[in-house]
Amino acid sequence: MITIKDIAEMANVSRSTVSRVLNDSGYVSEEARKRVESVVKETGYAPSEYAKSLRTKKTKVIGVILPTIQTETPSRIVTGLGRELSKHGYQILLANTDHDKVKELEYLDLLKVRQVDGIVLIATNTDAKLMKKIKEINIPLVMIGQEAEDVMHVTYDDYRAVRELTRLFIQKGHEKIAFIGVDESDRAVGYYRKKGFLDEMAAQGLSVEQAWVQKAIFDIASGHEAMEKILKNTNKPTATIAVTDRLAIGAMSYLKEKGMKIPTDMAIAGIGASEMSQYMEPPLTTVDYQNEKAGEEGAKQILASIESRPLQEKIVMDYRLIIRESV
Amino acid sequence: MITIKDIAEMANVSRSTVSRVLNDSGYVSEEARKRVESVVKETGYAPSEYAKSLRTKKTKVIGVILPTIQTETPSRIVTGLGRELSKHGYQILLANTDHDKVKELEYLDLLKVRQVDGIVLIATNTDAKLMKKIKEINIPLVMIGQEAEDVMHVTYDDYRAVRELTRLFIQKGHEKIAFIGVDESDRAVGYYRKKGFLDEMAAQGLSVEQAWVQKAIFDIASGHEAMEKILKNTNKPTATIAVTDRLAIGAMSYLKEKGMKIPTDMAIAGIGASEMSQYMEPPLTTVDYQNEKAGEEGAKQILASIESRPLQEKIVMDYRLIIRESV
DNA sequence: GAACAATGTGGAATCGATTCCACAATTGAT
DNA sequence: ATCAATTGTGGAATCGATTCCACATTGTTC
Repeated sequence: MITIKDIAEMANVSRSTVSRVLNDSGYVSEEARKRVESVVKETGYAPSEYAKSLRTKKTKVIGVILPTIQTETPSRIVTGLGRELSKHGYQILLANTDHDKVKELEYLDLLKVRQVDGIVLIATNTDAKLMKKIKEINIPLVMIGQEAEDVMHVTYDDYRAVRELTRLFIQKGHEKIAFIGVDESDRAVGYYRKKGFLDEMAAQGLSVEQAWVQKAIFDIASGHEAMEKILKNTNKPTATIAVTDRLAIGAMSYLKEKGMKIPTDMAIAGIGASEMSQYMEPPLTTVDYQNEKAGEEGAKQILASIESRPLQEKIVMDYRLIIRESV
Repeated sequence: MITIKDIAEMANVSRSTVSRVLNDSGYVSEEARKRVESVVKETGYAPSEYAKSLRTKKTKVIGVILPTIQTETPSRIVTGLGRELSKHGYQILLANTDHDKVKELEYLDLLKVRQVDGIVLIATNTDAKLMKKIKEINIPLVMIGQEAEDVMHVTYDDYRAVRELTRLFIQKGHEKIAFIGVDESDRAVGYYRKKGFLDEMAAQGLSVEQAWVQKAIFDIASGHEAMEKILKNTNKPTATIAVTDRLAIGAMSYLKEKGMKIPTDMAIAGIGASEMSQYMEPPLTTVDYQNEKAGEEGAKQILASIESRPLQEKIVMDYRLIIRESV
């Protein structure tokens, strides 16, 4: 493997001079510069990031912690992150927790040990242990998907999006609306989406029966079960908001099993603009959150943080409703 | 940041002794060992991988090159890779090409510069330039999804799977079977799946009209278009095999637009066991390739290659047909 | 012409680890 | 008692880069 020593010998200069050329720092004569550049070009030489890092304490690596790579939100965010980061010569070190909170904490430690320049955490919660660990590791960090004080973050306007979805149903004449959510420890998906729903219903003077509000987990099967529970009630709703497309799709599959027609017997909407939502029958109304752009914004934030450039701590992504035939 | 120097001072030994304890190499007295371990534990010290790498030429990082992270095959493979690699203290450096072949070559160079210990390439082709570059960079490399001489690889038995799918259709009475493929430069998905189809049809003495064999790209919309072209023919098939679930789903959406019933008017199957396939109407018959396990096998192969342990060059994953109501 | 600043360069020190060499002490064999 | 092997340890060299210091030359200002 070619090193700076070889380049120096081939260009008839010292290693310092080669370094000055590569880094464009300090005085170098035009003649020496040309010889070095020529040798670098013909050999394809690239300095060792490891050796550089030892000296500069920079690694040009961003650690990305995510709950899973297999669903659309994280995978789109990572795509956006990668796109922006590679423009600046950064690489992504992947840390997949498989929805395991303990692993999340372990990965924060591991990425510190790995001396990543920054961390992007695609977060599912903001519990006290996590926030403590984030403070403790003291590495530039951006959180995507959850709001957190004193941590740069990119969020979606969950509250407003669900209020608007709820209004859409009400405008279509629905007064009995059900809600399929997840645990409120997920502040964004679990808490704010539910609050958006309840606040809009209250604002419109509409009551919500307790049984119409179900708590599921992030998979299709639990959406199915949640709809089953909702329909056990004698006072049945005519519309349902699910906090993810998967939950909506699970709910839809239950309705179809029962021979109920969407939207005639039950209107339904999800959140996430999954590819699947488009091809359901009927196609599912959903909220598109521009996850790739969120990734890009998160990349810009982490790079600003690494370079100690001022950038706003909080970015809220816009969204758009995609109104399809399920409502 | 604590270094080995600090640990040595705190434990009253030299840095060499600390290194001997950490690496379990060479003589160390029991008393000295205990003092070092105690200091390491109380400080949470972990050596710098960058400094280690400079000396040992190992980075404990595997570069993973993939065409996209947003579809199920690559994301499941990466999940399996990550699971196995993290057991051995390795991390994944992500290199997302966005289906750009030039980027694939660039990333091979970049990962060489980054001194990853090995590369896993989730491959969409095996063209000459790529094979040349792989040989040139001379880093342990495993290819997943394509077959290649002199390169360790994990593949799926595309040929046999499609032959079996074709037999299934024939056993159900279909004689006029269409095929929606992709470009044959993708040897696995494009060439071998098509060959499996054509060989089985020939073996069963069944002819295939040229217009029944369409070439699409890897998205739902082109499956839609391919089915449209197939049905322009006056001699219409009664079944269609698509080489991916997405293409099958696209084809289904065209059939539904035309008011045709699945499987009554057209039976259809895809490959990939996407989550979507389960929730289509009717649920799509598909082939499940165990992508996560392929990732785990690929991880084992790359680790064996890094450690110069003998392991078979070629692993072919098993598959299973998931027969649903679309046939 | 002298003093100071700018230009250009090479080599040592440094980053944080591993590894090897040299040395000392202990133990075992003769 | 002597010699060889084993045990245990510290410090220098090394990995490949960056950075700073020292030195030499050239140009500018007074």
